[in-house]
Amino acid sequence: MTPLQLFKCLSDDTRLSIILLVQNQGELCVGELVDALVSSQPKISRHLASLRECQLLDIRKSGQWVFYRIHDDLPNWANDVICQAVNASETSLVELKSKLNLVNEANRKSACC
Amino acid sequence: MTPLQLFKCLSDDTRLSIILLVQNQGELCVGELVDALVSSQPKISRHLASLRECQLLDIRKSGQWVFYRIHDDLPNWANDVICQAVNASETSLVELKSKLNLVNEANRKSACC
DNA sequence: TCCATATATATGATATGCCGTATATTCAAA
DNA sequence: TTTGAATATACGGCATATCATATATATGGA
Repeated sequence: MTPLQLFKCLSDDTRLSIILLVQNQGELCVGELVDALVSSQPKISRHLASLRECQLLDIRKSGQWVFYRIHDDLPNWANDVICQAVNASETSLVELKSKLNLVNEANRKSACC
Repeated sequence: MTPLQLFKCLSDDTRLSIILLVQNQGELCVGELVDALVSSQPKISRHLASLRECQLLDIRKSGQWVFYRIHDDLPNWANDVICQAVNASETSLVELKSKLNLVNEANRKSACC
């Protein structure tokens, strides 16, 4: 993961919002992100696939659900960049979270930042 | 300056290299960046204009030269993001600096990070 | 004023990225 | 094994970004 790769991932509104929400919530599944971002399911799914491909996100499967989280092996500088973005996005994050309908799932990874 | 705007600025190889070099060197003029990045002058100039337009860079004119520096009014979170990128790019920064031919100019803003 | 150097801008071609739509896959329950 | 819900992928069109090339502007010195 190079800085250029990270910045390309974060340079799209949908992908940045996904990262902010997932970082803030700890873990989210596709449908929850579709609700929060008011977007089509294929759109969200495609962006999630690209974020996973570049190792920014990792998944945990549970039945029909796929939960996405920030990848554990992310270098410190990348986590720091994401946290700076979270902290600088407080108001838009509130907006995003207001449309979030959490699926009932125990053992959910807890929030961060 | 929103996180999305910053990340879009940094999501191009040429622009990211410019920011890394300028942050590291304190101040650089167009010709120095053309040498360091081994690119055409119009290419560098266009990217500099866009970075200036979004308030990431500011200029100081001295004769025929235009010196670019990181904008003084950048929010802290943005400066932190840039410093994380600088620190994560040590090797490529050495590469870039090796091709740098500094113009003879006193009162040059000193390096940072 | 004329010329050379440094930098900026305009234009058209190409490449890249994103999206909507349709369809495929996977999994669990009936 | 059939059905429905959740998620993933394929494809084509459209918008945006980037680039090379040519040209314009600005500045200082002869």
